[in-house]
Amino acid sequence: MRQNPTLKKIAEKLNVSISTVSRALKDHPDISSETKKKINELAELIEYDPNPYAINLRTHSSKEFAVVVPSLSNFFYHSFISAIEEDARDYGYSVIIYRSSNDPKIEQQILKSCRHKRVSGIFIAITSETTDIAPFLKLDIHGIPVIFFDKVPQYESCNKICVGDEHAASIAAEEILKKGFRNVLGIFGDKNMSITQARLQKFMEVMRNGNPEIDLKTVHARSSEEAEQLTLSLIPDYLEKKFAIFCMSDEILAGTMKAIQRKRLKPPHDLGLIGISDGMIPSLFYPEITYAETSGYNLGKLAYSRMMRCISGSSFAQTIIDQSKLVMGGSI
Amino acid sequence: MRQNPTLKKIAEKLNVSISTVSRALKDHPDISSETKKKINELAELIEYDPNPYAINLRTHSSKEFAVVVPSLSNFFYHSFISAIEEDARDYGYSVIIYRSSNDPKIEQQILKSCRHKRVSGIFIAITSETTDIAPFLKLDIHGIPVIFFDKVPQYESCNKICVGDEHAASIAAEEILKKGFRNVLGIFGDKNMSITQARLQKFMEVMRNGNPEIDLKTVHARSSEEAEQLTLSLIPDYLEKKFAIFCMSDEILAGTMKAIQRKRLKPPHDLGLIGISDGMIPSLFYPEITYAETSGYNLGKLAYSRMMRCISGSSFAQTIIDQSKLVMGGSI
DNA sequence: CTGAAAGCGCTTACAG
DNA sequence: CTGAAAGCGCTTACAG
Repeated sequence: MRQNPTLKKIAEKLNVSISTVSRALKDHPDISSETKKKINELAELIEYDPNPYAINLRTHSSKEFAVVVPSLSNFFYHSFISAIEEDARDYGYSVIIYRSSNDPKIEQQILKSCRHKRVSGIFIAITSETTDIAPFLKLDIHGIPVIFFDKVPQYESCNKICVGDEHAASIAAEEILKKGFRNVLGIFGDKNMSITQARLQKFMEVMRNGNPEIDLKTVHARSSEEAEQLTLSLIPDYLEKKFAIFCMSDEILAGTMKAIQRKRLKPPHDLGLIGISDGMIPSLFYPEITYAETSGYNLGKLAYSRMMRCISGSSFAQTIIDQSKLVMGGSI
Repeated sequence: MRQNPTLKKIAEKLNVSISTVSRALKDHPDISSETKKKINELAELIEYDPNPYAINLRTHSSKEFAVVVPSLSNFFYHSFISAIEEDARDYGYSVIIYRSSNDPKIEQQILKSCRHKRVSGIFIAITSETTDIAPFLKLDIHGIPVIFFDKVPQYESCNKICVGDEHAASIAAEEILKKGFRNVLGIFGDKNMSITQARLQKFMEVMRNGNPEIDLKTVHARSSEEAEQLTLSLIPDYLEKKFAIFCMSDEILAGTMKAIQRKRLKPPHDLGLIGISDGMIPSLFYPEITYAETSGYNLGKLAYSRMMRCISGSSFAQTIIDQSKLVMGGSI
């Protein structure tokens, strides 16, 4: 069980003071280049690396960002994290990933631990049951910026980076209108989720305005299985009028596709199908499913630059919406 | 920017020494229950929580585990991490997740940072290009146990927890034999991967021993797209003899399923299909695909108990293989 | 240009 | 039962 090298060890070996070593290693202008040289060489040789705990205790800063997500097996969050990591690396920050398992209790613990560890900032997609924003306010009091992304609280004055729910819903709706469908089934998620409300409302609005004649039905499913059941029971037996299904999310799309396969129907011939997705699930089928793209990567880039602005001080709360774009598959 | 409460603050308010507060808070037998009571009450009130950096600096221990994986958008790793987190919580450890992006350079950085942070232990699935095991040995010298899982190094004397590649391949092969297929296509991953070699070899062995008459063909695909192309070109035009496809991994299964959909074939009627998977992809199709299960959750439980053994000192190196089981879908 | 000293927030051996 | 003191490994204002 070997000890890590310390400033003291270097100082002793070189017969200088700890202060000098510390300064030399951070290229302080006071130190002669000769001294710097020998110190850096030895440090290199014995693989000195500063103890992050000591630094933090002293300076109250960690150069660490935390990303908190409800779930990890999620392509969207994965690309979000990639984007954050790319940028963070460039700025000398490291990033730690926490998973709340969509449990507000665990989320609270994570936030607490972030506070005690004095992370430099937090990116968080909250759980679907998070109602208490006090812990976030507390973080703020302690000078830790919080950037909400994807799943964000209702609370106004905070930094939020969101998928363009309305925009995504509207471009999907427009595609349905453009293709001239007359009979449309919209399957949405849990009624209580803010993204459900946003997507549903906009989708309806665009459909109604586009063509009031359309036979439009909307339902809510809280799971993949429920979406499958709903699809099974709501696909008309005779698909005479041009029929299309819109799926608000990947989870719903997965259920709906199972029902479609079960009925041995083939998009786009038998019916039209379109979703909102990050692109992973749609690419598993043939023909690939057309979707309005929600890009975790874009969101990550936006979130990071917001974070840097907060850290540099100019931290008025702001909500940023990332616009969506249509990715053409062959399902509609 | 408020300060977190400290021992000192409590001590001052209560007119006792810092030492007494520290001891009271950890229920040291020396302290009178009266003193303990008032200290705990105040601590509770002002939400005292010890500074983890100070503790670590003092005690050289972090009560933190690191999990390092190549990728996050992966159901298998997700369940592995769930299992670790469940157990860790019970023992008062927290777990930090790192992603190497399958890049040995990044992996090295992560390991270094784990060493400096003196994490209590590391669970790691190495990148496909990790060859240098020196960093892991160094961790060991510093008394940080490393448990390799899923993707493990060739190196003998270390702790490895692996999926039962041979076992999974053999139960899939046996299922094919049992159903009496005469014409079998096995699609495997990159030839250089150890799991490919293990799965291929065992699959062939079981098939040959089971029925030497079978028309068996094996191919390698390095991506989903390649698997799709291979499947398209290798499915016989006339499926007269009973034909089955075995897919070594989810990635390959995804490509193969696209080809099957493209050809408008329906398992199990037109052909048999079986894979090795964690279960996420197989459940997206109807009928669901039959697979030999590799469970991240099981692996996590096994890995954790190995870790605890290492921490408690009895740390001879050991390789543990998790056995697989057949999950029946309707594709074969 | 270099060093001695204080202090970040804790723990613990030692003394009483 | 309680406290004073040392020390974990760093940084930085102050002094020279």
